[in-house]
Amino acid sequence: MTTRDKILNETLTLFSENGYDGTSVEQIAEKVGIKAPSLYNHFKGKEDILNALIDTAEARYEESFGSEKHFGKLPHSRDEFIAIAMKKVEFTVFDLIIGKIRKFLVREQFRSERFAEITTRHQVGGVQKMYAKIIEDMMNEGLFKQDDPSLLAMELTSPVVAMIAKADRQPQYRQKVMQDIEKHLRHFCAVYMMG
Amino acid sequence: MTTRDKILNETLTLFSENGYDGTSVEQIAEKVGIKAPSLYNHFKGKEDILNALIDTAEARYEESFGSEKHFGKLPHSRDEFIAIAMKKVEFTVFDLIIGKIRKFLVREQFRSERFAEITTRHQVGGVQKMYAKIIEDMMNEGLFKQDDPSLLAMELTSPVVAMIAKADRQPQYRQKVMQDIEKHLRHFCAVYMMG
DNA sequence: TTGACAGACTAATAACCATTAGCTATAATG
DNA sequence: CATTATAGCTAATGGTTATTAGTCTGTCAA
Repeated sequence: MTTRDKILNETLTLFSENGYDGTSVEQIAEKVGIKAPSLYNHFKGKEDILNALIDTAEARYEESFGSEKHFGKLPHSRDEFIAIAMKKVEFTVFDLIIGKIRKFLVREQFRSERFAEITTRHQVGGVQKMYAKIIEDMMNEGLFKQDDPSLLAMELTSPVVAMIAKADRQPQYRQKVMQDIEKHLRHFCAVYMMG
Repeated sequence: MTTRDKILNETLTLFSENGYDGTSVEQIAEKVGIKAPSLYNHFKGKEDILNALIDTAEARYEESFGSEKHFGKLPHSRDEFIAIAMKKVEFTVFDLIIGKIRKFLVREQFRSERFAEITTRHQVGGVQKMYAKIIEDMMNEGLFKQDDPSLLAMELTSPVVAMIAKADRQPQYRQKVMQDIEKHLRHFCAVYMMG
């Protein structure tokens, strides 16, 4: 791993824990194992690190949720749908880097319009669009009752997002949160799927 | 208004816009119209202001959402339920102080366990409990289909919370968000209410 | 009238912070 | 081999920050 990547990694950790204003370049340097001025061999300044970080965060998100293709093949039963969705949730909740990106974004969402926009895309837009597509396809296959796919996607994802945020804030509830999410998913399917 | 209250007001504004670490005591003093050292006649330090602020935020929240009584009398029709719920949402979205408290909490939710706990209570616990009680009562009156009241409360409130967060981040979508919330509310009633 | 107190002020301090300048050693390149 | 770039370092700088000490003024009670 290059020094540059090490800087980005450690900075993500620090920003997610203490925020941009709560982190000093000296702290970053110390975690990386260099002195603060050496950071300037790799970045123009603190804000430059922030921008590079958000770029990589976007790339990482795109990679995981950017397209409806990432759901794999279309589920063909209720249990399959639930299983795949739960797997997605588990990945999102337990992946360390994604968790840090989430906390980092939540903290800095008001910093600029760009941050606000990206946060909205991460928290609502992106995943919702993905599920809207899947639900629509499953409607066409007669697995879901006819309804507004993007509205249903919102009904599906919003409680999940809220619960994940709770788990981020209070990790002691992680287990409970995962159970509640599964309960919600089953209820959602019971209400909106056929038969 | 006492100087102490003026300090709390201006600090809430600044913290909601720039966060705790992004706000200096000098900025606070300037907004209040005094010099920074004079703040120490009213508070022990910056952190003391923060704690006093969270106390008043809790009081304000308790006052608005703390008890199921605050819904007024039980709604007796679908339209009445939607109307009252929408009014609550409008109040929450457009009240300036509540909006600032919300942004302030979102920013500082990771600062301590107390902040995390309060944020969870504000965003999920409190309102959900309130609606769970109402939905349960309305089930007993035959207005809602039989189901798990607190699960339904989550299905009801989560999308609303998500949309409000979006409106906080991107005020240009406020109007659209209000429309989407109403759409969600109508859909919710269509699915879970009788007839 | 006197004295005490609340609440403002100025001045000062010690710490911290982001950044720049300039030096050095090592590794890559011609 | 010469040189050029990379990437580390120390030292220093100018700015900001939270906080303390000590002073002054007005108000109100004794």
